[in-house]
Amino acid sequence: MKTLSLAKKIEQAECGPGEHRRRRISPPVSPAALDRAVRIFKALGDPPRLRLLAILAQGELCVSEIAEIDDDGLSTVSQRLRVLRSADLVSRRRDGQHILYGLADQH
Amino acid sequence: MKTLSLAKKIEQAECGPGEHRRRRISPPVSPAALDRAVRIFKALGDPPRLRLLAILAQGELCVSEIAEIDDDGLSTVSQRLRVLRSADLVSRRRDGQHILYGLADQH
DNA sequence: GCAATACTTCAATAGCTAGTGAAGTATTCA
DNA sequence: TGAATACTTCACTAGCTATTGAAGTATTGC
Repeated sequence: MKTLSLAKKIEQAECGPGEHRRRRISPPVSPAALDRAVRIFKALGDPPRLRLLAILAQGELCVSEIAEIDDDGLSTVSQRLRVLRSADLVSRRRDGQHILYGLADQH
Repeated sequence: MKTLSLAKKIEQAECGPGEHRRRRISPPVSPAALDRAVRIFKALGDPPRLRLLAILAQGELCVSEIAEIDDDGLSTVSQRLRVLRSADLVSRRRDGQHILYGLADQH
């Protein structure tokens, strides 16, 4: 049983003596795609981070500006940005002493 | 400082003696909307749950079918479905002894 | 080069969350 | 009604994650 493909398993799965329900066939979700999606959703699933994205949606800001806006420590903000960046949700570019963060586009 | 509106804070935020960067004005994200979004993203940000949704995208299944498909305990699956339901991502309807879960549409 | 500014990374921890067996509830069928 | 089936809820725990101060790195201005 352990070695069956997901498609086979779905086809075979039954609840006692009931008939199969109609099921659309569709390509299996690739583990890589699922992983990427999970990483994005995880990053978005935290109130401070989502608020941060909403703020960045209005334009680029440097870390200390963000820290001031939402009344948080630099370290805290920096860590949040790290998570968002590792999910490719924000962009970063240096501007002199500052590092400006913005939304990584493609919406 | 604590009592400033977010809009004001964003307008005032500065990095030392730099000029303000151009910022689009946009309606503030309502706490309720943010909360709902976070609940959804959180629910999606877990590999087994996202896989489960992908499976349900192919059609309705009862809990024991799901448990069999992904080789997990009933309790485990039930808890996962609870989370997905509390984010309004899946629908549920009774069919005799079985309870059928499916995607709550509106995509 | 040295001090200052602006971040980032490290390390520790408090709080959250998924998984799990046991106990509870709901529905059907004999 | 009583036994069986199909779930759900409870309670606990192991593992993850966000926050935070301290220490580290990078860039600028003197």
